[in-house]
Amino acid sequence: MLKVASWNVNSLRVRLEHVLQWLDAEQPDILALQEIKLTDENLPARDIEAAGYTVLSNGQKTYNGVAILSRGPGEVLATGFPGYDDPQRRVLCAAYGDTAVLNLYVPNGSEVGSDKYTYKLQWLERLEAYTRDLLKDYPRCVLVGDFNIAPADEDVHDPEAWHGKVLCSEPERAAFARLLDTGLSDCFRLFPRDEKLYTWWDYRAAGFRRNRGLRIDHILASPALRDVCRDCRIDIEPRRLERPSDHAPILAEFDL
DNA sequence: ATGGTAGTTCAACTA
Repeated sequence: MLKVASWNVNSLRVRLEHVLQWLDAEQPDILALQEIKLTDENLPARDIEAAGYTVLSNGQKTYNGVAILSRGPGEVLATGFPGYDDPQRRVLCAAYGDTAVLNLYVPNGSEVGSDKYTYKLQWLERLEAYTRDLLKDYPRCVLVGDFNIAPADEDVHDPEAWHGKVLCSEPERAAFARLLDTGLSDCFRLFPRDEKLYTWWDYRAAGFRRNRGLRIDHILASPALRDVCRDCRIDIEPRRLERPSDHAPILAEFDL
């Protein structure tokens, strides 16, 4: 069994205890983290190792930064997209045996029509191209992370209020659909749901208390992994903790 | 077209 998880922790320094607690409870093989907001030198490597994990990272001070914690050793394949020079540390691709894990912190986009929104759409084009190449080399492949896209209205607490807004706009959803067109499956949607479930709730206006959320964190699996995906769920418990991240972890299990 | 909160860093930016 391969258990893969993803969590935007919004500062690993602040959330370290939550992460260690969660690793102990869930024991995933892989935990991809986004928005660690730490440089590689400042990672709490000893705490992570004491928990029984090794870490690969593409860190950055103040903003962004991604890392992958794993039970077994991995090998870095990429820390960005080939030919796309980007000072923002949002990508970490690593191989664990014959399985590739692509950890992503997709740009937020700020506001439809803004420079940041243009950057987001361009970034997503690069991601699609890189994903096509990766799938050729690694039939067993997962894309995980904070995609900052709610793929459909069923992923949004109030679709009317969010209609056309950043995270939900048609161009973003089209980019997400093109990513799935490379052959990937949204693991969460492999299983029927009777209620809307979310991975992110705005800190403002009591978003979590009122369950005003969006499903913007995803685990996308290549055909070989999708065929053996036996579960995918969102764990909202860490969002209830004192001083939580604004995101909840998502995890998937594969029969391998 | 603004506010609400949080993290980093210390006035402002990002989300």
